[in-house]
Amino acid sequence: MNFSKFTQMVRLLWQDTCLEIFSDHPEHIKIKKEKTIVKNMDRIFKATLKISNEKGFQAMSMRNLSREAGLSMGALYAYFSSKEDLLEMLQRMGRTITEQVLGECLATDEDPVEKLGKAIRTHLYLSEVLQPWFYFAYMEAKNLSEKGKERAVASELLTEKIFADIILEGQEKGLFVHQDSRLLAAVIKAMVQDWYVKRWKYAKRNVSVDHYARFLVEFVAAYCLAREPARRSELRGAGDELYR
Amino acid sequence: MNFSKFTQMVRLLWQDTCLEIFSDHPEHIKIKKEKTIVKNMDRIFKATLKISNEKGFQAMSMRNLSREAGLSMGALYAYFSSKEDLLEMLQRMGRTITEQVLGECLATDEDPVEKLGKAIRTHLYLSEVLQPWFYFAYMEAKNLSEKGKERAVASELLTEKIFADIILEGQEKGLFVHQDSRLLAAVIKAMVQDWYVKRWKYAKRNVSVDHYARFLVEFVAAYCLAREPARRSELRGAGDELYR
DNA sequence: GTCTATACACAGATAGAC
DNA sequence: GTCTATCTGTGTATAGAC
Repeated sequence: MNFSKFTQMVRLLWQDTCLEIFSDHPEHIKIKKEKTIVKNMDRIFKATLKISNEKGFQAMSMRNLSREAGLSMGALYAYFSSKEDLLEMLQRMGRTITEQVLGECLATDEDPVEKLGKAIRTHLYLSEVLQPWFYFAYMEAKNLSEKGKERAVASELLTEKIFADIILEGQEKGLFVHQDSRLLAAVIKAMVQDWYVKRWKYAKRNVSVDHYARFLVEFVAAYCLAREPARRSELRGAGDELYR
Repeated sequence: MNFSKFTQMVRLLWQDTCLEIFSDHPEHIKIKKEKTIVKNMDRIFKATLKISNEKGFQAMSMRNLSREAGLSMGALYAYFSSKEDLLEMLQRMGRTITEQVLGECLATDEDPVEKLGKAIRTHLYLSEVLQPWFYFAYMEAKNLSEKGKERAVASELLTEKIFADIILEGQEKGLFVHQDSRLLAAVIKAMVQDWYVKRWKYAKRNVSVDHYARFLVEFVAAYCLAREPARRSELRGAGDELYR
């Protein structure tokens, strides 16, 4: 599967999930036609992402949203019952898709070395296709309800665990040098997140998602696969004091 | 200088800067006593950081702030002229301190290997002492005015450049393997940022700032100093396609 | 299904007493 | 220097026409 096929797959999933999430809200059975639902939910979500990613979800007024989505305020409230409800629906959108994609893509039993590369690439590809959503989820996490926050944290830890497990497996099979797998997984996740949080920076520098993926994989591999070279221990010794 | 001395130094700088920033606002010459100014500015800043980091700056009302800071709304407006003004002052606080600390700490001409380690540690130490501010600056960047955003981006690029320059120097002196220095600098910054953005995670795992610093330095060093081992090229070849 | 018009709560900001 | 009381705009949400 190349990047363009991957993109298509995710876009279809997005539409299905629009419908699925709307259908789970029994209070809004006013709208009947599936086509209308998908069309408007999509508009609303896209507009929300656009405005929120510019100035934040709290700063987005319903009047803003109404204009950007091309629907009146009255119409908007046929699709969700409150601004908070909209936020939760949108969060759920991305989570549902993410879980589905990662579940499908990583359920193979390859060699840990390849698996780690594939996990990094899959995460990056997904966050590339759904960049606005990933950015949104990252920046608006603290505006969520208590339950929403819990789910966001759980999701963070879950994807981190995917990396950690692969690293552990590599260590057990004697392929990777023995290191703190959880800490390594944490910084891998941090670097993946940087891809969608600082998208503007990489875009300006013409760094493609494949380029970034290749770099990350090599960077991580150097640490996992390398034997300890001469000056490493010297550097490590300098870790406890700021000045020597 | 160890971490506790470093902390003391930054705390003093913080108080000086409170006064300095207040004095630059000529409209507020009502308050005369320096002690009062520092005491209240400090309260206001701390309260702003506390509330904003919980639910966002936009979501913080002046009534919230008034309660948390222990000052009436009327009193608050003796220290700044608008909510936006408060935001800009607070942004400037951290920027001023950051520039001062990084300028002092990195103006040495050591060996690039040591320098890179020191740069990473200094950044981490500073973001550890001023964690609430760094988190705030990171999360609220998009609420800033146009000028404020420009300054934030400039600051991001400046600290990134500090890393990039050291890496370049190491490459030129033949100490580091030749790689994309800018991309490496970008991900180093991403990992440093993760330290203060996901503080909750590392705190729960009992990872100290020194532990994290040591890990980062080793991780980066493995990439900069290592010769290419056997399986690296294999991994890199896998970069263009998601599935092979 | 979608619109316009409106209710009513709460935001930021200030005036003037103490 | 700090407080209380109040002004005025804007926010979310809804009612009812079409």
